[in-house]
Amino acid sequence: MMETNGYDTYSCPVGKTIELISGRWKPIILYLIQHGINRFGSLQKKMPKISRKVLTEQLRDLEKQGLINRDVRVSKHPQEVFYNLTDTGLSLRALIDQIFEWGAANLLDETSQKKAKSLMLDQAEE
Amino acid sequence: MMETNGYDTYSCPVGKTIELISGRWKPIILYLIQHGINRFGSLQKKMPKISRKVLTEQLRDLEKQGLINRDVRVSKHPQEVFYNLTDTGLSLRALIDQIFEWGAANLLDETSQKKAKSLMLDQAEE
DNA sequence: TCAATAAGTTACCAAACAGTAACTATCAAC
DNA sequence: GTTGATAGTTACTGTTTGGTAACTTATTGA
Repeated sequence: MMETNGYDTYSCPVGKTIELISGRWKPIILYLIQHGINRFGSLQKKMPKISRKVLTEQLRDLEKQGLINRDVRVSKHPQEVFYNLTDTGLSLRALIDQIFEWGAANLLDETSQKKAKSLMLDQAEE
Repeated sequence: MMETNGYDTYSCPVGKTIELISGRWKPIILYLIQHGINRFGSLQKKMPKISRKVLTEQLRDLEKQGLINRDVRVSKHPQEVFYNLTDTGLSLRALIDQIFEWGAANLLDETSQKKAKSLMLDQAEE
């Protein structure tokens, strides 16, 4: 019987993956970016309850984790910053969709399901 | 263009689902319980780094969330407590497996992959 | 009667995380 | 040269989470 030093969060792929999308806002941010809401300001507008500080932190985290790119265009009037998903980010998004499906099926009452659906984006909108 | 009050974590099925398996140890606990490690003491042995306090808290959470049942057998010598997955818990486990797959494929180097695989359980063991 | 085992509980402390509000930098238009 | 927009940063504060260590309850077996 193999001797191990046991399970712990930080050696577990599940723990690590969940870390990527913890920080509370990250799944939503990834979702919005994928759907063309990819500026700091427009992200803020879609998530009125997040503070600039936390939004910055989360975006920096996602960048460090290799899930998004930060693309600054200085050439323009006020500097513009665009975010977009990396390949890893995109593949994680697919996983998040599965999590969404499970949650929608198992956790939400009907009213909430409608509300959630009403927030789904088909393509970029401002 | 529909007016909404925006996205936030607590109305999002993804956020709610992630909450279920946050608390750091919960995915591991669910995994172990499913594989027959279903006593307080044997769970502790498999996770040497969790404290009794936190283990108790996590188990109570999982119970409240309807993912596990707590089953006390007083008839025996010292009281025995068994935990097992509910149907919801089982279906969540399937989701966690998908998270595991993604994490193993995208996050771990080879050595860690081997370590993770070495911890996988096929059936109950002590 | 005393120690051991199972499964906790309690009080206390430290670190991590999140929120508020004020401040910064850059450029363009007026 | 002041205002306004974009995209932040910083200092401070409060809440949540997790960790340690000592204590608890119930029962069995020596």
